[in-house]
Amino acid sequence: MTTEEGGLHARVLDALGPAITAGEYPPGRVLRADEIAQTHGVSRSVVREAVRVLESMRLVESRRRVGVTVLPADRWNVYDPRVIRWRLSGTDRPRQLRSLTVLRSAVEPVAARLAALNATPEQCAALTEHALGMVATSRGRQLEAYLVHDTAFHRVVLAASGNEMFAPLGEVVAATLTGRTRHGVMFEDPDPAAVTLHVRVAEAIRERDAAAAERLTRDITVGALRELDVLAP
Amino acid sequence: MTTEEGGLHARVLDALGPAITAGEYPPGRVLRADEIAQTHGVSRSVVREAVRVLESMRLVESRRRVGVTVLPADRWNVYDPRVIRWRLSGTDRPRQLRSLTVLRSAVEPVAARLAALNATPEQCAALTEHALGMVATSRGRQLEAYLVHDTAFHRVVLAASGNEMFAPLGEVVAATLTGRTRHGVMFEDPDPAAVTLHVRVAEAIRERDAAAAERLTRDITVGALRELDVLAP
DNA sequence: ACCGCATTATGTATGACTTATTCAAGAGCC
DNA sequence: GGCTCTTGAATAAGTCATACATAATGCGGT
Repeated sequence: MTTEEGGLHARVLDALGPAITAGEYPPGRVLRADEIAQTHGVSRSVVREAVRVLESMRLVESRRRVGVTVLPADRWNVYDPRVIRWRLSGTDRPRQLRSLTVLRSAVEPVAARLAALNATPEQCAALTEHALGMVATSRGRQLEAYLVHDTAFHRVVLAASGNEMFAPLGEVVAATLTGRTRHGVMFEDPDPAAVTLHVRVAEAIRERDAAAAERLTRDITVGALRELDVLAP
Repeated sequence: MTTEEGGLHARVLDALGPAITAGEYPPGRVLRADEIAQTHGVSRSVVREAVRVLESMRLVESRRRVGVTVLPADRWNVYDPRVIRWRLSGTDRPRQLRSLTVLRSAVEPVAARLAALNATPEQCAALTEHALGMVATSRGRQLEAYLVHDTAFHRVVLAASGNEMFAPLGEVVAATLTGRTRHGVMFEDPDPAAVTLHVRVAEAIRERDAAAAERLTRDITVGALRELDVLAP
């Protein structure tokens, strides 16, 4: 499903990573390298490389004489794209979706403000294009097509902000929106008010109106937060 | 300086990582594993593990028959704590400091709002303690002592937000503040207005006044932005 | 322009050895 | 007796060297 290729160590990684983030191995649980090697039918060198990557994500800690110890969730590198993906497709899904949406609500308004100051003409054009695409696909159960424009729109905004810490969050937002649509709560067509807001954000950025861009984007994210509060546990 | 121990692969990592993030190897430059092994006097297995970690940070890409290729900066995992550290202590310093401060300005106000809703009594106590500590050390060139309270304050706010994506940013804020003080722009005592704002944030959170906590924190971050001349008006 | 083949550097497997750390047994002490 | 401290053996990760597999690349020939 994710990446079936890339070498044996990646395969071991795609087995251990999801298992750990899903909580199958509780914190403190120790795995032995030889075991992993036998279980997956690979050599120790392959296991070592996989463990090193897990270690760089802070999912595990490898210590001499003791083994590979699973770390508690509050030590994980939660910004690592793979960790995010694994958690989104595991049992942690609702929780992860909520925290990511909160992150969005903090970052996107500021990103929109900066985009209004820095967006290139090409980026402005892309924004209006996708906003119009959202309008066009907002009726008649075209959720998948709508999703494409929605994710593209937010990705462009974050990229146009010109901030290197914002741009990578485009992936996060895309994952969030995709998760919402697919596993989602979106049974029917998207809220027309949200669609309109996107169009107005595109306008505000094109017209260099930073304050409006920020305020309108904040309205969008508030809507996203409200959606999740409905299905609160 | 960073971590002098942890195995040979970590030593290779601490040699290659800073070099790459500092731009010593331009994007597209290829390194061969054997070369690295010879240069550092280690075996190929050690090099492979180091390369795997660099690969997980997306600093490099390892491909068959071609070697280890350095990736352009826009592919890096800029949220990886080590990447942040390396960039902060390298030539990318000013740029990194700016983008992190912008990130702060987006995240911290929202975190403060959530902290006002979720902070435990212990966390509230810690906040007032550190706010008072900032007051006490704000005069007489006690910059280092002031820094301790300042970083602790912001760390507690982010942790108290209860959002798993916010808490790890405590490290980022700490690094930012430390960088500002040490290599910094802070020649004299901190701005009294900023100190007062921290005290009032602590009060707002203790009194569960989410709106005030957010607004006051926004004032703090605006000040930080102004220091760096990132501000628009 | 196309195809095939030799080259080449990473990928994988394995065995031998090193080293740090744990745990337990035993010595010494109060 | 119960206690800490020391010693040493067991153990699993860490390191190295070697042999081989594999897949891109680029050359040369058709």
